[in-house]
Amino acid sequence: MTPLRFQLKAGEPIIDQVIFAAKKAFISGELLPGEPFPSVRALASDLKIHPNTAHKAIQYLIQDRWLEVRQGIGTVVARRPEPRRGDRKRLLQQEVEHIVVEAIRVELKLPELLEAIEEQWAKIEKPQEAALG
Amino acid sequence: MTPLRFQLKAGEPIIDQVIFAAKKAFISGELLPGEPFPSVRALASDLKIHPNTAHKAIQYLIQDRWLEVRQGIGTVVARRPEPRRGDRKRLLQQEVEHIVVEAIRVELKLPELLEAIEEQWAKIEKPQEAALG
DNA sequence: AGAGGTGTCACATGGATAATGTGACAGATG
DNA sequence: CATCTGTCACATTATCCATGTGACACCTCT
Repeated sequence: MTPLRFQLKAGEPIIDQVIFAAKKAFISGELLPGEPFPSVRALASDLKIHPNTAHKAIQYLIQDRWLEVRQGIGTVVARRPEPRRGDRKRLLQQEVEHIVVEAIRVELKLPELLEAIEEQWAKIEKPQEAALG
Repeated sequence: MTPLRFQLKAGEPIIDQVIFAAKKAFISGELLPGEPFPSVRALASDLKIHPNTAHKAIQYLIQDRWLEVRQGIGTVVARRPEPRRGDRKRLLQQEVEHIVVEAIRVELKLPELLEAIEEQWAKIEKPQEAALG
């Protein structure tokens, strides 16, 4: 069984969905450092995608330092990678600007957006603390 | 001169950048309902992009009900369009989840993210009130 | 009526990316 | 040695992005 459990949606690239699901699993503590990550072929089989697609997703996660390779063994979850220079700035500027524009577009109020973020944050952070504790 | 003033960045589709810049201008009050929107050819010329690309962006904004067509005349800014069913839900779930994951990824703290959003919100909303008043 | 602006449409090309298909190789484990 | 692992090198198909080119109907102004 795959530690990655999610539904593939049409319209968004499979590889992006896999990468995001993995990041979410790392951050929420579903996959802890040292634990094995599904192999290329296992991931492809479980999600019913092509091994090459699975391989590319795993390659991305390795480049992003979420995973480490044990040659001939497989990949394991690494310690949470340090953010690269510029990552924080890009998030705080472009992504925040984007979500604010979209929120105003759908006639959301500021408190509603803030509350939604707090909720989501708690939902993701709490399981991690439980897993670490 | 184009009421849309922004720098095209490499790496992101031009059409997406144009659409976002337009949305931001509408929401911030830089472009008010009734005002003319740049023509396909003027927009293409000013931004130094292909007329077809400009046309596609404008088509999207029309479908999204940001713009209205005056046949033979041009397009004008419409009243802020009502959000479609599902827009709010998608933002509150997927987009919020995405930005929260990315924020934790770059080791941001919750208050920092919330503050950045409040700042950005004020930056976009305030000019609009001034323009309307 | 004519010129020149507007949106619109129908083709086309080249390039990049996504996803799949197929086959092969080296390293580690049992 | 069999079987798992990651890795690599090709390939095809489809989609999207951006551009190129030409044309048409509508409206306004002179």
